[in-house]
Amino acid sequence: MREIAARSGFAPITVSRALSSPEKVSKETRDRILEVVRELNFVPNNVAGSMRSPSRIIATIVPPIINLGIAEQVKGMSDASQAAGYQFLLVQGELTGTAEEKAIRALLGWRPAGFVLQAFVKSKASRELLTNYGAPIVEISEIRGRQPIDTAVGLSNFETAYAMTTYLIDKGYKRIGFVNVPAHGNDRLSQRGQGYRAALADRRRKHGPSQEIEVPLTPHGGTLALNALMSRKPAIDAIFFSSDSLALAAIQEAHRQGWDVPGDVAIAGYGDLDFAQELYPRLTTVQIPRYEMGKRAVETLVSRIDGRLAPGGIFKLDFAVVERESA
Amino acid sequence: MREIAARSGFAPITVSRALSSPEKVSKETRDRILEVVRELNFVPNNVAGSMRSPSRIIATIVPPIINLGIAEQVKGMSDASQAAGYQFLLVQGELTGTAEEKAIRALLGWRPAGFVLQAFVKSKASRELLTNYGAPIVEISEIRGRQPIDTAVGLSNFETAYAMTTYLIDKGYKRIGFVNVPAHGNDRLSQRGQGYRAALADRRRKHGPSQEIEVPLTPHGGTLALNALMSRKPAIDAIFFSSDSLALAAIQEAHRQGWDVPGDVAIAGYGDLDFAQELYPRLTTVQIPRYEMGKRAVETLVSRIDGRLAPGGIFKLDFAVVERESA
DNA sequence: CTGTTAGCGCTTTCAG
DNA sequence: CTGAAAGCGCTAACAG
Repeated sequence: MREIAARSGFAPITVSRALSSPEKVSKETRDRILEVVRELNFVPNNVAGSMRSPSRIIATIVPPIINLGIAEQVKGMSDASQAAGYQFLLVQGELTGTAEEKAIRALLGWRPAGFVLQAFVKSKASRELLTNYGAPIVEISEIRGRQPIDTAVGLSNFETAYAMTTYLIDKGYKRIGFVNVPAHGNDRLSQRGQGYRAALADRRRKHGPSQEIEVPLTPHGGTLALNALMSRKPAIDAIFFSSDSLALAAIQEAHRQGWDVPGDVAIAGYGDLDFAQELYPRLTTVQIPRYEMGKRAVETLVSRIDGRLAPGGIFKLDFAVVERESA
Repeated sequence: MREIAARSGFAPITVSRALSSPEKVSKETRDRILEVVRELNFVPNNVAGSMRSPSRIIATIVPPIINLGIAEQVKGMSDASQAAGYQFLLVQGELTGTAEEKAIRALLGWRPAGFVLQAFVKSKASRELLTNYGAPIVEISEIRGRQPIDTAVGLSNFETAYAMTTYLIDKGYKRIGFVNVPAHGNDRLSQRGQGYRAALADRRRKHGPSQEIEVPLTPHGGTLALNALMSRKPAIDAIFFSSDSLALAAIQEAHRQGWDVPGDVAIAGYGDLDFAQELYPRLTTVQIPRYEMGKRAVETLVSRIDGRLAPGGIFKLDFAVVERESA
């Protein structure tokens, strides 16, 4: 930058202004400086810039099980940060115990302007670390029941699961099973189970452990779950899977076993991943606006950073039960 | 850091040493300093640190079509960077035209220690920008034909497609179709087409445009491709899809149409995504070590950064044709 | 609208 | 093994 200054005949601070706040500099000066910048192919050093003025970095932690849904979300976040002129510092890892704290420390080292986290921060130490740091935080998360550290964007997994279960009841299914995946202390997943159970209870349907099973979040988990639940007595006639990946495999397994879907067993998923409408039969599922969620999270964070938004907000996104052929 | 120094009775530089090169400080001093660090919950400012010594940031650009394969790769990269003590600055976007250059500039502003790029850099301006900057670069890419800017980790898409096509010929399929997706100037994809054609030519099989089709990389593209190719004359008895996502949808569409797989038409995929072995019939596909690729890329980059590795290397990873039921 | 001065928080260099 | 001085490249604050 000193060199640009020398070559253009202005002071370094004028170069700085021409680049970061062009409106504070006369047109002629700006043009001359930008010309030299282009000539030298100069890229300003953000590291140095971030020493005095706040850094334009958004820090984020992404869960280790990257499925298509999370990928969509990251895309939304990335697009929104680019639009707002922020860069994206990413750590992938489970927000659990000391790993959570370690990840947060690593990110804090870069003095980011804000955080987007994929779930509510659990450990006390981590919460303290973040609140002491003072930057805005948007949590993309289950919005039922808990108070965000700062701001939350998300939806109620309870409601989504409740809605799907009610849909299945209204369709006339008598005995509805539910397949969950290990919650890893993440309450989105347990909220889905609770929504399912609450819907059955409200409609006075029987339910109990014999209608539920927990399997790993892999396609193979879906295969296991279907076989396990189909052997239960009395017979289950519909199964709600808490992920489309599981439902995908379950539909395949049904073909293999010669079971008709939805005739012998109806299958519903969660997420509306891109393949859902191409399955045979097409998958009935809960549509979650993942991309939108990521985008909104970053936009909300930027408003917080700019001071255009007060903390404490909880922004709820819409979802939909998408009726297709499988249930 | 000044405060730590004051409280512990040492000079700031000693605190710095206790944190970054503990071996240069006596045990008693170190213990005392670390005690105060913990007490104050101090997180060193990497931004400041990166002004004098090289930053521990790895910059990366991820393609906009984030599928499961790319997600696996990002996971591999992230794990390896964490292990090596680097942070991950991520831009999502197509490496095309001016967007490529813009993304690279944004990353350069952070003076990263190195780059991991998902394909060979195309525009001359971008290549210059990167070579002038001087940091090591690992390209995860098609390794056939082109010279990396610095170092490459990847495999030959030509060879993988050649291998799968040969496998299908050896299985006795007579007329083998191929489904590609728009290459976006990305030669991985065009290499797959070339490998397919070369295998047919080497075995003296007829081939021509009537056996090929290009569709968008979405599940729906698979549905379209299957129907289009099945209506071609003479009849096609096997189809090689250049992505598992396409093959997934094609298998579903075959069920819908009542076509037996592989009896009426064999279906092969590319990628061995997690659902491949749960499909009905299980998908024959090309297994690519995506996670490994990401991990190796970062490990290789770190070796380059540390000077343990000279530039110019091309590291080839293994692949496998996985025989299952669909072809 | 442009310039001077000082300083962000750390680490390199050179001395003790 | 520890410390003093200087400076990384930029921008806030305060002139002019």
